[in-house]
Amino acid sequence: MPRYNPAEIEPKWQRYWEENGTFRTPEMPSGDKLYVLDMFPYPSGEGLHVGHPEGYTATDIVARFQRKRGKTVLHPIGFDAFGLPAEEHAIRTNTPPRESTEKNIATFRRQLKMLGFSYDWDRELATTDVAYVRWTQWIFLVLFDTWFDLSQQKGRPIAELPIPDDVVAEGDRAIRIYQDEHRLAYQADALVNWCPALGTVLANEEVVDGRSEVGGHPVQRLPLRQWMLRITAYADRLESELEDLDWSSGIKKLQKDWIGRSTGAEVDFFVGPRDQFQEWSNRRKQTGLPRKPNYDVLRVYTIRPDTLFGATYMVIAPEHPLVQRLTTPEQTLAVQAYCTAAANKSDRERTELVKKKTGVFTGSYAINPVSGKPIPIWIADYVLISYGTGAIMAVPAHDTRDFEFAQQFGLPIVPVVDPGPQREGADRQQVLDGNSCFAGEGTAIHSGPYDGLATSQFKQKIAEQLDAVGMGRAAVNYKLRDWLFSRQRFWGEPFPILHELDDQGNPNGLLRAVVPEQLPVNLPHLDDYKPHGRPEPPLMKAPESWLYPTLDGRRYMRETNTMPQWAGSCWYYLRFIDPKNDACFVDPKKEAAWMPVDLYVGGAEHAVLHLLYARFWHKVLYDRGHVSTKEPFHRLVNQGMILGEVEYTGYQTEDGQWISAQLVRRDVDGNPIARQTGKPVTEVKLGTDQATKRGDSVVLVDNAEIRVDSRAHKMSKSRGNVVNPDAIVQDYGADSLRLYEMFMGPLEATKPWSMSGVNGVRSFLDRVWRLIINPRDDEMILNEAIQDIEPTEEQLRVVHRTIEAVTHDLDHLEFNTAIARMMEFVNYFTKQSVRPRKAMESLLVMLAPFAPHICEELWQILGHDRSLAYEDWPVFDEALTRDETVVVPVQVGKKVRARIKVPADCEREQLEAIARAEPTIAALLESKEILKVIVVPGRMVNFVVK
RNA sequence: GCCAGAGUGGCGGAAUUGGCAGACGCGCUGGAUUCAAAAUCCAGUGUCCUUAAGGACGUGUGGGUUCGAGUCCCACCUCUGGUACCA
Repeated sequence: MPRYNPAEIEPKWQRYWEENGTFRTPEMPSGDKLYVLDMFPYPSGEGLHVGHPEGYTATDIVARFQRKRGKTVLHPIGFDAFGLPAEEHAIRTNTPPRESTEKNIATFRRQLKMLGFSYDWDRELATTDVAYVRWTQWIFLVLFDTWFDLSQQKGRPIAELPIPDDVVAEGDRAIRIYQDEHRLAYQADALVNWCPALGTVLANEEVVDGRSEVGGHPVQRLPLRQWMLRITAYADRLESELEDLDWSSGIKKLQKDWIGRSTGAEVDFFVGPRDQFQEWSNRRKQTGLPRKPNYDVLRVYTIRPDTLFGATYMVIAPEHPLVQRLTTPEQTLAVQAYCTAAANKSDRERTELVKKKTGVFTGSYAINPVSGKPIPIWIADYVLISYGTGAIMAVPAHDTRDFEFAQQFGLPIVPVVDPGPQREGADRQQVLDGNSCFAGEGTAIHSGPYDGLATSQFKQKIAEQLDAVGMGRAAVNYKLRDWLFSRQRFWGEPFPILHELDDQGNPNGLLRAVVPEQLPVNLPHLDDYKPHGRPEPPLMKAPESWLYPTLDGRRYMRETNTMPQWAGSCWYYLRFIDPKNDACFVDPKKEAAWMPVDLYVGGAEHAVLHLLYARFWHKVLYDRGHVSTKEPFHRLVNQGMILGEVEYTGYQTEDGQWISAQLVRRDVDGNPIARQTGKPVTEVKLGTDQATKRGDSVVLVDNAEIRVDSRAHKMSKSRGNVVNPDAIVQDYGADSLRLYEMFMGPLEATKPWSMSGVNGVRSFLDRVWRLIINPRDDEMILNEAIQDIEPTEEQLRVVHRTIEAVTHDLDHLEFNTAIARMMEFVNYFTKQSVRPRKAMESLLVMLAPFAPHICEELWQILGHDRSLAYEDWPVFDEALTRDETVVVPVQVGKKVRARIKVPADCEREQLEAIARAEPTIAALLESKEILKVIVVPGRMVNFVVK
């Protein structure tokens, strides 16, 4: 079989690598190490998607490239296997989720092996492995055993938490509760989506418009006891320590914005009887600002304390603890109605109606601490209880939200910042008249002694002043919230926590951690997975023997919440370093040798949460001395999405007439309608022969008046444009799939799939094959052009230039251009009737990271008896990459008028002289005055003439 | 709204510091081979004008800097992704 047949050689080499342990990684690196990591997949029932191999091929190329350069490479893979779909499948079919999970993992494993990735399969793991869950639980216990020392900005053992004297005086129980309140893992009530009809708690993504995604049943918001992780304690470090990471600025910014650090001030507004304000403020001068606000004040957070004089009213969130206290009898009914309505709204409902602000007056007033004037206190749901203090001072002249609200309810608008005369965009007079809102910086007006100050100076001064009189202080806030870390689900890691029971068998509020030696806490056997119809977690159905253990003669109830899917993915990169260790989550010596991850590649959808959570866990482990690096992932790259093939879509009205695409728009549900009539139109999928490009638009071939849409869509089952890697491997081979995914364009770009593109790289591999094998022979023999002779000078130059370019491109993850250079190499040598063996071998070593199977096969046919996986990467001689002569363009005016052939190292003066001597140039220069001559040696000559 | 990224041939995309725009691939056209086709090989292929030689134009739009701009600056348009009142 002299023809290139991937179906035969790919399984052959996959077997070879497996049998010879080619990619088995040593326990410890020798020489330089490189840790190349993929974001491990969730093994869905759908199997691998063409999006997966994009990142996986990129990292595989890097791994194979660097092995040839002598690095010890750690390149593992595993499975993020807990998750909702498996549990849903279990409920439907009453089979344990572990069964379907293992089946799906088997499919993924087969598909990954079929693509020839050089993973060390001995290190494979799944987050659902009992031996893995054990250490996930162990890390949870570390979090449970840690408190955050603000002054040291560091997590420390709970035993070192200083206990205040008054707590000590209260006794042991009080001390334990005090400790529990300070742990990084703590309990709190949080709202869940309880669906009575389904009898289960739903995840946010399972709720659409306040109803269950499945069945459309109503969903209630219900407070439930939950586990929280105190990620907010690490907010500052999570932000500042991004600095040294080699991540794209976009991802860093995304994380920064998510953390959302802001600086401003907390200010107390007196809400007691008006005639007691003076007395109160005098008292504050003595006592200073209390740590927690008393009931006679409303504490607000603002990033613009400089606009304090413009605060004309206040707003508190409907959930604010002072709502009742501040509501006057006349307003009680209205306030109650408003707060109830707000409570029943889902988060999304609250934000969907952004256009119109709603609110209700409490009847009470607060005193503006700087002006002494009373201002009304309102309740409105545009103020969120979860941010800042849940209360704001409203400055309608300088905050768009407050401005909208003030207009809605006729509240006064007092400008206190002059945008200044040069400020464009903001109509100054409109702002000064209180008719327009200006949120920028400027100069203070109507602000008493502060008039004339610039915003930034004002901010600083007023913070000092408020502090001095005990009415406020500088403050920092974050958008980041603590991490809701429990789920009311079966298919997740159980918490290694026991609740102490009293004599009546009820939890008494005291907790006990399972000792590490007794981990893992395994999931119990359930007879069925159907919801039990109560909001409590499904593990409440567990057998008594599991649910109620007895320790030291005391009865406990196990924690029945389970951990979210994020848990397992927060530390898998550490376990890969030492996956079989049953004494420790990772051997510290190995950890120090392999960490950090040098290159981490995955989808942008994990840019915020997964990376933030993993970094948080890593920092806690670092503080507690379990890992050696502050950050886990040194370099991060997000691969772009792969879209389906480009599609042409035309539109027809109800009567079957074509309608031009620019006359079609989408309604709120995304359905196409005619722009003019608002009537629905039909999408018609067109073949490539039905549409053509006319100018800047694509039109029907039959009617150029009718424009059609031309674009690539996200791959989706419903659209039917999903490309299945199995089919590509069957029709073209794994090497072609790998090569095509890399040749499509830059790794980070979004790119449309194209079958003819796959065909194109396949014919490149066919050409590579014929370059070395004689296709006309029946036997597998070398092409007669392959000879054991030294390359000619020209051939040598092609070889060295290719090495230079491919090496450079791989160092920069520019795979598409590296492939283009190797194509040029092949095009050149295909035309050569003599092809020196050495040159061919260089090509195979360079191409092998991209298309490993065909290269191994050809390498073997060239007479080698060992895999080329560790063959040295070819080096180039710079002298051999340069031409002796170069062609340099000569411009007169703005036009290229001649090209001259000169020695590559031609000096400036000589180059100009040769250019002047060129007949066409000389003729052109004769009648002109030369103003300037620009000479760039090796590049160009330009005569600037009049 | 806001934030980020991107607009280059018929298509995917190339283009070190500003220095020959369109590498490489797809598609298309012509030729060789073939009884024919597929496959393969060779040549051509930005647009327009011209019989030709040659010329003009050309990197979303408009301006600017420069001897020189796809690349730098300003304004705008379009698309893609993300986000949702965070005081």
